[in-house]
Amino acid sequence: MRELTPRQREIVLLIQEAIRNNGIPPTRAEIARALKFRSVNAAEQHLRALERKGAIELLRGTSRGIRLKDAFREDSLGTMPGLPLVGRVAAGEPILAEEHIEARHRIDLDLFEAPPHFLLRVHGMSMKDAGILDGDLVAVRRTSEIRNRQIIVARLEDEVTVKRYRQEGHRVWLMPENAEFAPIEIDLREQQFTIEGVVVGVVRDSMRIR
Amino acid sequence: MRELTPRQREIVLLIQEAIRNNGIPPTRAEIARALKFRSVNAAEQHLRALERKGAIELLRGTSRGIRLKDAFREDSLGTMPGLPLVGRVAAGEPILAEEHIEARHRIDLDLFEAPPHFLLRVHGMSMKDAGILDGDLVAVRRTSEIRNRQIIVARLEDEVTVKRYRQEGHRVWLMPENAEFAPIEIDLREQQFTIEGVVVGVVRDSMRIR
DNA sequence: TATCAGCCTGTATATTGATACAGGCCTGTA
DNA sequence: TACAGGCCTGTATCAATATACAGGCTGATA
Repeated sequence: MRELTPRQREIVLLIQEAIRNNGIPPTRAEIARALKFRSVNAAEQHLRALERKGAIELLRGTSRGIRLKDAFREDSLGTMPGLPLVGRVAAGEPILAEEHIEARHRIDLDLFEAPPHFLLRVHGMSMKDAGILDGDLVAVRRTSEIRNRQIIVARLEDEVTVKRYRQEGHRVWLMPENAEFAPIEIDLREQQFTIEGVVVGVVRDSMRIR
Repeated sequence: MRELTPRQREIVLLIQEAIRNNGIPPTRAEIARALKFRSVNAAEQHLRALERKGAIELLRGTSRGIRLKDAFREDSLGTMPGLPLVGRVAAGEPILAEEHIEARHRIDLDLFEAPPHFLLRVHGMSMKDAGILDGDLVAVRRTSEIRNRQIIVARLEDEVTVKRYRQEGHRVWLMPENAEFAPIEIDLREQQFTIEGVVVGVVRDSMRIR
């Protein structure tokens, strides 16, 4: 997309502001009034230019038919479905299958250094010393780049578990962070297990806990 | 607000859908078409009823001038500024003073049982055993209803601290959740301290930690 | 020099769209 | 029984809007 001119940026800002304040995009006349154009056509021309540059989309024959393209939309969060909260996962099925999605929660992704792809509710206290408690939601990023000592979401048989990862050769340990629990040892040559992703964040509803 | 009828809920859903899909609220004619009304007036009547019940606001003389009230707005997150993240707080100043707001983060409030009013970054490990680590953000609800054993945000002099609350008569203890830290004892007759709110949630960026 | 994008004014027009008025039917309630 | 609210049809009208057409000026670029 070509760069927007300063004037064109003003128009975009105006559209964003109108949506924020009134919930509806402006008309050509409103744009002209705001920018002190004496002709509504000046607004029309700007909109056409912005459409050519891919910043907006114009719905023909429609009043206020101005759509900001994603890159310019302030409220992308608002219109986005949000991160899926994955509930109990059945054996053999992909973790993100629609049937497992209990809810969707919208969270600013820039809260996390690495953007998560889904939320998973943690059961049990095995990661207590890592500050992950029973009932917490972990924000998970699907990635294959796993390093030792990272907290990951793994799947063993039909069990989904959150543990610290440690690998040496063909041996993998899923380490709890709680002295009352024992590490799980896996021999990659014998057992098969899947890494569903890396834990990039935690969200806790403190009032839920007792 | 009086309950909406099923038909009225359909209208609200339609409006939400239009905003989600097209970025603009529907016209009366579009509502009529979608719901198979043969008269645009049916749509007008429904909108008036919804306005009376406080579900929407109609901008008179304005095309597509339909505003969903907050409770019905799907994208309230999108147009809302988000929870303020409070940074270091200076002595004597209110915790939510604009100067202290480092950023704003949008988070679905229904993630928490009690809706928070702001986020605060925690420094130190004194609440480690409660699953609150150094660098975590706590979601705080401003309220005066404090009960014993709740985790609160308190202010002593110019120090903001997160601790578990315990009160017996005129004596208050701010209890850490880490054996390496000692409780802080306060005599309400001598010292003055402020409770800024109750911790209702925790948000952690796991990748930040080491 | 010609050409084009950007940035405007000014005028005109066909739709789009909000909104009023007149009824009709049904149900629950004073 | 009367009345109100909910839920529609049908017709009409005027203001709000999108959009085309005709220019004009400036600066950058071929």
